[in-house]
Amino acid sequence: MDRRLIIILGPTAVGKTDYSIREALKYGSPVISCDSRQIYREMSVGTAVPSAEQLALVRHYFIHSRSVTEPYSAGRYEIDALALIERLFSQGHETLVMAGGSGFYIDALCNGLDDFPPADEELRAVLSARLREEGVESLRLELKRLDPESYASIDIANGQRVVRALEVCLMTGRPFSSFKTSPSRKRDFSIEKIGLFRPREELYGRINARVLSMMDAGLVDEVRGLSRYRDLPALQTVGYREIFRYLDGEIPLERAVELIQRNTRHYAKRQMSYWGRDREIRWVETK
RNA sequence: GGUGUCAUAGCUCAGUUGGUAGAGCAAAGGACUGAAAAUCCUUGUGUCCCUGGUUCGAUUCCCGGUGACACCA
Repeated sequence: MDRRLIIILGPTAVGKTDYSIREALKYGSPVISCDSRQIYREMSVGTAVPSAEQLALVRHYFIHSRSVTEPYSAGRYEIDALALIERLFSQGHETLVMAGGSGFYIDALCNGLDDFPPADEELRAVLSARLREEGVESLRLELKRLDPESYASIDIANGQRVVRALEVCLMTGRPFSSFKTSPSRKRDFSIEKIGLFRPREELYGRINARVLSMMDAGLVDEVRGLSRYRDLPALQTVGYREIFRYLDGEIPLERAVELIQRNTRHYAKRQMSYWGRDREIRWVETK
């Protein structure tokens, strides 16, 4: 029996939701969401989750399934999604549909992450504070001492990466680089990646329009209600950060809207860049 | 109609005592192994409004034109 996972990916606002629902109906599959923000139940307007009608049409997994207060990650997603996929296959599905824009999560699912230990929240907080106060340089030097190989291979200008590598070294007493050894894992189902794309101008037009409709749908109220969570990783999200700045009185609302539109365009560009060299993706222009 | 000011990157502008130009924003390209809608790196794209003059050389100085703005009629 051929078990197959179809993954529908593409930049934000390209039309993944509609496309994935059509595919799911075609195969009698649910939609397995692969989206690092739609997974949070406190966030809806700003993350463009599927509408109630769409959710009623096809069963969706991983939408609104976690709280912003629980730390979530690509590694966690790999475990959760793999377990779900196994269960659905064992229930008789032959073809499953996955859809989402989080490239790193998709990679974690398809290839698996190496056996790095998950983040240690406390240690990470300490290192992040040091990053803020002392700058990357100090952390970088420490990494150079503990793990010269990582120092030479990771992006040492990227504070987040340096913190992560150092975190693993300090937690385990082993160099970060020593965990980066396993070959990518084999999955016992075939994977088919479909990448949706549109001409850039058209995509940007859709992004700009969608931001305006989020405003109409009450983005400001949603963000206001999440104020107490604003420092959590989940809230470091396009659409939320800019509205927090508006609520702080730092920028006018029109400026916040412009910034959300621009930052969403930048995000879409980063997504395209992420998938740029993945030869497994079959690109399809959405109409 | 007259006088004056201005005209340089997609936008706002700086600058060149004459040797074909650079900032901010916007934009483009890229990286990515448990924060990934995060984080980080790289890149200046140009008939310097147009015609003519002076000059070895004009985006720069001069004449004229066009356009915008201001003031005076």
